Amino acid sequence: MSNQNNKNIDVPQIEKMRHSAAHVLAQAVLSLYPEAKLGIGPAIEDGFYYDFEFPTQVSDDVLQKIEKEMKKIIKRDLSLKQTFKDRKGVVERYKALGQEYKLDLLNNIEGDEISFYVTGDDEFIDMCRGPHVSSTKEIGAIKLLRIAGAYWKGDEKNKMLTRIYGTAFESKKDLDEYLERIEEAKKRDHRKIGKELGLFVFSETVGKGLPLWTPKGAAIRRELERFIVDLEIARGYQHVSTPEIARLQLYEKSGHYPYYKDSMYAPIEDEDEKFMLRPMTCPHHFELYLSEPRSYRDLPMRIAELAKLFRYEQSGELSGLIRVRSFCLSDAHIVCANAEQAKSEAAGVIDLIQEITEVFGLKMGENYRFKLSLGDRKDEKKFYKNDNAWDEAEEALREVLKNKECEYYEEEGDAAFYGPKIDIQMRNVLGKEETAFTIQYDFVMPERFDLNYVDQDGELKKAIVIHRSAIGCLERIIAFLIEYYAGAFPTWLSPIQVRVIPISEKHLEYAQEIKQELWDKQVRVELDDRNERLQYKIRDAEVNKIPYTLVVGDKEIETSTVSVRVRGKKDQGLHKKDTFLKHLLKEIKEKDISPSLGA
RNA sequence: GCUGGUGUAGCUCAGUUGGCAGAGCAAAUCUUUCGUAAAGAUUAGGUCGUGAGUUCGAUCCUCACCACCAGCUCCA
Repeated sequence: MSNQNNKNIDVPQIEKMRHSAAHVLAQAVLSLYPEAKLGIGPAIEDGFYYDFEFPTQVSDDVLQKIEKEMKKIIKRDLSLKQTFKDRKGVVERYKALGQEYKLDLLNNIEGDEISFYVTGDDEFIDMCRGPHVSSTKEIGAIKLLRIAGAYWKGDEKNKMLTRIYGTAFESKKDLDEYLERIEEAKKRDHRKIGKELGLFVFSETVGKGLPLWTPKGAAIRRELERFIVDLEIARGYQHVSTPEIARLQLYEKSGHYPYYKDSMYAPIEDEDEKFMLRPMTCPHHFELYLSEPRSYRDLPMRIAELAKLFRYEQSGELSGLIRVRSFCLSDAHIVCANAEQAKSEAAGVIDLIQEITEVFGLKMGENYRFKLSLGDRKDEKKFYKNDNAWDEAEEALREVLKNKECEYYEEEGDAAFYGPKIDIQMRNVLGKEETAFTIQYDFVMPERFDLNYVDQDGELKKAIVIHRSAIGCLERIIAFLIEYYAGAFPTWLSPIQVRVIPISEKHLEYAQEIKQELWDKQVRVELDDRNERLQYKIRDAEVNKIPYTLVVGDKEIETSTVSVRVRGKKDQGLHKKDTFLKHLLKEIKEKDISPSLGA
């Protein structure tokens, strides 16, 4: 069932099927567990779910049983028809049945005539606006996927219900293809590839959510660090360095503390002082800003730092490199003189983000999308109260997105407590979306920190701050990039860029020479001098996604050449050492997306 | 943190209805010196996530804890 007011919108057949499958799921559950209580059951992106309160604890193994029951119902070709019932009768009926969640939902539905859908000859009835398919046999191929807990109405203060996820497709073939796609996607999972390529590890002894980077993984980080810092310098950012720890008072002053308390590590106490591992950089940068009087001539002041941050995330939220407890954010705070400047700076950040995504080969709409995260005027606990400031700030960011011709969607209640933000959302390999980069408009911190400047007219004026990250935190962007490239990084990011393979022992000396020449040019090169056959070493280089493999033997020594093999391609033939090196260095410098020897 | 699941060699996974723990890959050594995706042999590698309990005996059963996975909540 769904409370979405979408009765006049054309709903695609597949969505109707899935929504109807949710009804069938509820019917199947009730026939097996008559005492189960029903929550809601909508169609979702790749399927559907229904929330239940079961009379007893249930685990995975019920899925098969319920699925069998569902298939029986689908086979029986039962009709799904809309009907309207009088509110009073509905309330009484649900009270009698003890369907407390349905009663709760009823409170949010207006009118006396309540829409229901009846399955078959009154076999199952659910409060619902529809639309649905006309008969259960139209539902197609279904599969129940998993069982999980979900708080009633998405609020962790409410009871946790049991959510059953499933999916439905027009045909068994489509369903199988979907399941196959999921399996394929799992092969690109950054945790899997990270392990296979030896990029990072976790240690139970070090602690959860605290990644350890191997030399290979650290090479990727280093390249990204250099990349972003150079870009920022070119755009007038000033890089600073501030401590990863600060007195508790700092976060009380910034106002972060009450909002962030739960996700901060416990204080480190020293006599009567409390120090906190920092979960954000902002207040440090603000204190730096305050270290001397500022003039309008100093603004916009772009204070940047590769900042190591610590957030004590709830254990269940940790996920590979995408959610960790210690991470490095490419952070910056742009102190702006006024709203005009803030807008132009926000626009500048969008330019920077687009420059970066282009280098990675990511496309707007396909690989990432913009979200305008708004505040919620009613939620004074979560969002600093100042309706005018919110309105202005939200409109400012909206204008920036429009001017930059960014497609975006808006989400109420996703803002920071100090202002709205533009989030750049990316999906992981299994479709789960996370914020990769962010641009935040802050009208609160300037007030709290007295971030002022002397204007042209000699007056002391209040600044506006843009918080931003154009490449996000290194852990997360690397996770996305691993999945996006499936481990086959562009040469500039590859932990090992070139591997040299001597055909036999007598070619070892020449291979070493080649390696040294590349090494001297800062190329990340390895020599495979293991006692193995050429084919084995070629395979190993391919499996390790190394962009260039140089094979050297008699032929190459005679002609001062190397045989170049490009990742994923066959032998590209003999190339003069210098020609290859020149090409390689150019490719690295220009950050070409994939290795190639050109036409 | 909550709901459900999983945990066996460095990796991928078998297996034991409670009775000496298994394979492939990777590693090491030897043979081989090889022309573009896996040569052959040998060796080593394990408190079966941790700790209690039940039992003559626990990797297997029970409980607690830890870590990981999916989802919820939260979020860069």
